[in-house]
Amino acid sequence: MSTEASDGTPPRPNLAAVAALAGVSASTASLAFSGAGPVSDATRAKVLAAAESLNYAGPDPRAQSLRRGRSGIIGVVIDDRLRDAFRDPMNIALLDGIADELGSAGLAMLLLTDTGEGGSDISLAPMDAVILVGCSTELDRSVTVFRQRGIPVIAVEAEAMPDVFPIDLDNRDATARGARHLKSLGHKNVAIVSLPLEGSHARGPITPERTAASSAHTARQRILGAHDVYPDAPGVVSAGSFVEEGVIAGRTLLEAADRPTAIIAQSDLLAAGVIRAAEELGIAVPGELSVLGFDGARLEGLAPYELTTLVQPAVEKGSAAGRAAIALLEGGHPEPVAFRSELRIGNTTAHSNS
Amino acid sequence: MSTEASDGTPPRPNLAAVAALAGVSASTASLAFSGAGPVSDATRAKVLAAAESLNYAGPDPRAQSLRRGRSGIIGVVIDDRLRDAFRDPMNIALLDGIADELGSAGLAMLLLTDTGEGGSDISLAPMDAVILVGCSTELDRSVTVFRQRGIPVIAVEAEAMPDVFPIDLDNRDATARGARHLKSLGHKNVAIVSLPLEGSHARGPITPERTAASSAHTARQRILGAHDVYPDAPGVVSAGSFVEEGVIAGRTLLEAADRPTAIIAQSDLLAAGVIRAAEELGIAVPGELSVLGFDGARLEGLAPYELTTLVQPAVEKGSAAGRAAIALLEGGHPEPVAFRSELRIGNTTAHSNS
DNA sequence: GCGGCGAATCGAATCGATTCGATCGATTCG
DNA sequence: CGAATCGATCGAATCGATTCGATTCGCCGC
Repeated sequence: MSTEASDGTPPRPNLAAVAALAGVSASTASLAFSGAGPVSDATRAKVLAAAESLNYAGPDPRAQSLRRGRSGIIGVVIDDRLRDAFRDPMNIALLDGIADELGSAGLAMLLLTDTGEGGSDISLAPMDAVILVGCSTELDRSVTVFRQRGIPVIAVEAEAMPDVFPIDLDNRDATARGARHLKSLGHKNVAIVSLPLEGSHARGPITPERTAASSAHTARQRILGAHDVYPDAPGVVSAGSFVEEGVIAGRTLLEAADRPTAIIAQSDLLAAGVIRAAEELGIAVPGELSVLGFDGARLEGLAPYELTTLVQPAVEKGSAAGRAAIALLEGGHPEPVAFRSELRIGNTTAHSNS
Repeated sequence: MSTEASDGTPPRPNLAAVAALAGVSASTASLAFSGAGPVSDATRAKVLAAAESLNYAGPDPRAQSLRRGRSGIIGVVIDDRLRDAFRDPMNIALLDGIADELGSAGLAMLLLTDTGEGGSDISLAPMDAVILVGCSTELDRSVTVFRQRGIPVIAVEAEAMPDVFPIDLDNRDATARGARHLKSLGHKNVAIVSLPLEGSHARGPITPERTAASSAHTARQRILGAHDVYPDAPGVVSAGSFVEEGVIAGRTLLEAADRPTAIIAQSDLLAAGVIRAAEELGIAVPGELSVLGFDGARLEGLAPYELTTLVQPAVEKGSAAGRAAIALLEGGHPEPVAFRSELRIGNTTAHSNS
């Protein structure tokens, strides 16, 4: 005769059972496990022995998180499909920076994707804080929920929002700096290859309307930066930060009647694609076409090119986000963080010939 | 006079408060939110209105997970640092497969790294199931805890363990098949470039002792597979699945006195590195050196080479793992899954000249 | 010998929701 | 017209641990 349920599964032991077997109260047993309080060695030993004999694995994290009001989990929301997000080394570097900080603080990272309206509701998970990565401001609704729950929200490169802690990058300024580099080289006919402007990842030309309506902060800022120097620069929107998207965009721009002498790509992957498209079309880089990237990814397989690009501190962005999350969790008031990108001149930009 | 705490933070509302304001019982309010029970429309509306006026964000996930015994979180344990794991497209594909399945089941993915003994304890997070990815069996201790907690454990390519649901790949057979391909091409002097054999990621020669002592299942199986065909094949252990590690390993093997005519690399990244090392040394591939990879990653920047490799279904491995997790969660008894890799012949293997 | 002190332990309240069984009306069927 | 039924709602128990205040006991000092 056992107390097993009819399905044959023995009831999982809880702290009370352990305490009972050890002949102490549940509170003492709790103290014995957490070590937060005066417990005699003898008692602790009894409790641990009882736990072992009951096959008790230690306090249930679910109950702990309810009681303590903390789950030890930090949400990281990516606005892409993982397979897409992971293809860009910048995202990986960012995640790595986040993971580093969180890991050493004993926190775990919950990876969520912002699939838009369709998918499962974000915010149904027990998170202590949330880091939004390149997320569209369409997250308004979720952000509201987080705020109501008192969950700190950190946003990496997003539109400023109240109660959202920003980790910024000088996307506009940096792009403008890069553009001025092109200008100083004599380029007049410059085109842009942009990151997606909408959640739909639609390709197509860059138009003022589209830019204005876009919820993609980074892409828009970089377009603005380019336009700060080349107000009339045309461009195309890619469907993602991939090499082959750069190829597609590059072909579009380079096969056009009025071929640009320089292209500002919003990521190194896109820039690599543009270069490949130029190669295909027999256009020399940097002789006939200068290409500017963004990120400083040091891509493999781009040899002999050394991309001229804006080097951003991606890992640092991540660790800053992680640190901010931890600080906010502890009730601190950290200072907003803004990072700067540096122009690194390689061999993909040169004087304009035309 | 308010009931605010002295720190000025208003108390966060709970379901009871909402119910009180709505003039119903907590149980009814719960029903109104979950929709799992007969609630009149009028009552539901009252409850929702009360929630809104109290700024209530909905049931607390922490409390839900305690009561329901489910947190909606699946742990994914990677045995590497993220920055390393993410560099291999296979891992990304795997994660993507997992994320796909979990996402459509409304589950979230908790990314954990197995930092060994040092880091924060795995298993302190509220997970419903856990997927071990390429994890060393040093996880014994954690697996014990999971078992005690009744948390299903799925292991991708790991040593068989009781109560651990396996997702397998034919690492040994597939490698042997690849090796036989080399044999059929007349190669006699074949060397191996292995994935790390220890958690320390130490480089060095492959020795029987090291192989036997290794806890790295995949690497060991692939060595065994190579030895099934070439029992005496020597080799070196790399420090990770990276191109530059392949370069290092390739140099070591190709600068040796008795240079091999074929190299079996345990990943496409390593193979790419080997090819690069051969190029550096002026050794023609496949003329003077055949190179076999593993994964089928279709790496960029390897042109004009088309790697001869063993194509594994990485995304499918991931979705199988995700599905298994879901099935086990629901108390099902899914069949263990074993995947097969296919030899894809490219232009990096050719007849031996010697 | 007694008051007081500190270490160890205990009881009870609490975290916030879910859920089962009971209750209460109102409607409908025989 | 009484009874059976169904829908809506409520009470209370429960999930598993933490934690605060109170209590007990032994020991020291005066």
